[in-house]
Amino acid sequence: MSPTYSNPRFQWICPAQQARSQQTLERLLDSAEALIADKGFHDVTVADIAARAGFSVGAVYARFHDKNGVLHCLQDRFVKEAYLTTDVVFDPDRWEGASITEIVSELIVFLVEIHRERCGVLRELMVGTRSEPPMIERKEGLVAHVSERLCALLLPRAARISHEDPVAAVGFGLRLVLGTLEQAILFGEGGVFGIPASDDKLAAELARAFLAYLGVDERLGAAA
Amino acid sequence: MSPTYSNPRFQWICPAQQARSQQTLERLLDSAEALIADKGFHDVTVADIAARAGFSVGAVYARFHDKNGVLHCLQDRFVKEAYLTTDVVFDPDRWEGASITEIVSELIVFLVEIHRERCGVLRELMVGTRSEPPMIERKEGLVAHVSERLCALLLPRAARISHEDPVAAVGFGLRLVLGTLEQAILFGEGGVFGIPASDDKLAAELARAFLAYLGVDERLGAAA
DNA sequence: TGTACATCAGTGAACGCGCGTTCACTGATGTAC
DNA sequence: TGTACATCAGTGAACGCGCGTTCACTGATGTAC
Repeated sequence: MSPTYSNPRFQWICPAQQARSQQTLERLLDSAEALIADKGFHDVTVADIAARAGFSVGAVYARFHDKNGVLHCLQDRFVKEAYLTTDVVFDPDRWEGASITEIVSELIVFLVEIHRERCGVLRELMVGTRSEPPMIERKEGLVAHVSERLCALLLPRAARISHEDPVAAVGFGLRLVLGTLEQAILFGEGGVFGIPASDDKLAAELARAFLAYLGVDERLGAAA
Repeated sequence: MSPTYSNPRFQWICPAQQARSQQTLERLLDSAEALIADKGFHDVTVADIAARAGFSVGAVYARFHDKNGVLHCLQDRFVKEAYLTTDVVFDPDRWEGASITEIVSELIVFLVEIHRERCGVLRELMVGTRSEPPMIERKEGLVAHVSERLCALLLPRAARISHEDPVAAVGFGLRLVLGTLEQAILFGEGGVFGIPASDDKLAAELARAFLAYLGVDERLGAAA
């Protein structure tokens, strides 16, 4: 009745009527995600997607309006997962008594891992998002949501933040981190100038930059 | 004999033999750049490129090995211009007596302007660079060069930098800035969450982040 | 200064292929009585 | 519990179109003597 990836505002999916077709949808998306991550959206054919999932081309068109619809649905699924994950990770109970530095450091380690793991899809979604307003909107919504939740954790500890506008600073800082990760991981397979070789070190430097930008100085006696 | 955009290591261009064909090459590149910036590489046809320059398709294939060759040459031209520009901008004589803050601030304003002006080409070059090793190499070379020249200006003033490894920090800081600009300007037409609306403010915050990351504290008494 | 020849520059119709999309059909699932 | 009918799910051969690429040709530029 209300399939997982339908979206009343846009018509990318033909709603599935039976449980079976819901499974088919999922299998097609899995197939598409794997192929697209590997070869890029443009180099994957509709026939490829169908074949890998064990169907014929027609099955794809029974679930998606067209090839682009597959990408839209992929983003939709990804974003939904990301929202859920965010709400778990940023649960205030998890962070009782933690310092800003601890929160930021761990969050960034997590972001680095996600980018590394889902590198392929993220890259294609980013490229595909360009000039597709609804996809841009959804992505921006997610970033805004993450930023809000991060603020909710950091602002109560804001006594230690010297930036005049902490809310804006958290948003901008998040963009610094995301922008760098996208450059470093999504578009630089194997060694990018200026980016530390290990993910640990990368996360550490990103955290350092984020904290320095906010003006947090609870760690290090090096500010003098 | 040695046309501007030939490159002995790769065979993207068929060397031009007469001055006339050199001009043709240039006109084709101009046409391609304008079209690609506007519609994206994939949505521009070889016929489009030829027509806008006032030629027929064959002329394109007389100068370039294939459609991809056009993109490679475009990057080559762009990178060459960027090298020259870098060497002018970073000329130590220009910066006699300037502080780190001044240098960084002005540089970043300049980077923001460039990204704004050449937004379209930069985006397509970035996307096209993915999975084209020679293009990646050239881009990385440019970033490394900029970083080096920046170091040459900043390190003599390093007494004020608290990061333990200033050379690495300049490189990473540059990536922070470039990554953010690419996200903000290339992929976000009209309003991106967390990014200041005005370019002035954007440049200011980027400079602030860069300086804070390096641990420069010559401005603001706010570190305490 | 003119003539003959070789090479280069550019034309544009025609080719061909890959791939997205369609559609008439078969089989499976559910509903009515 | 079985029969008849309607709807949904999936098949896969065939279509068609866009676009990159080729190639036989014309015209322009340069060189030799």
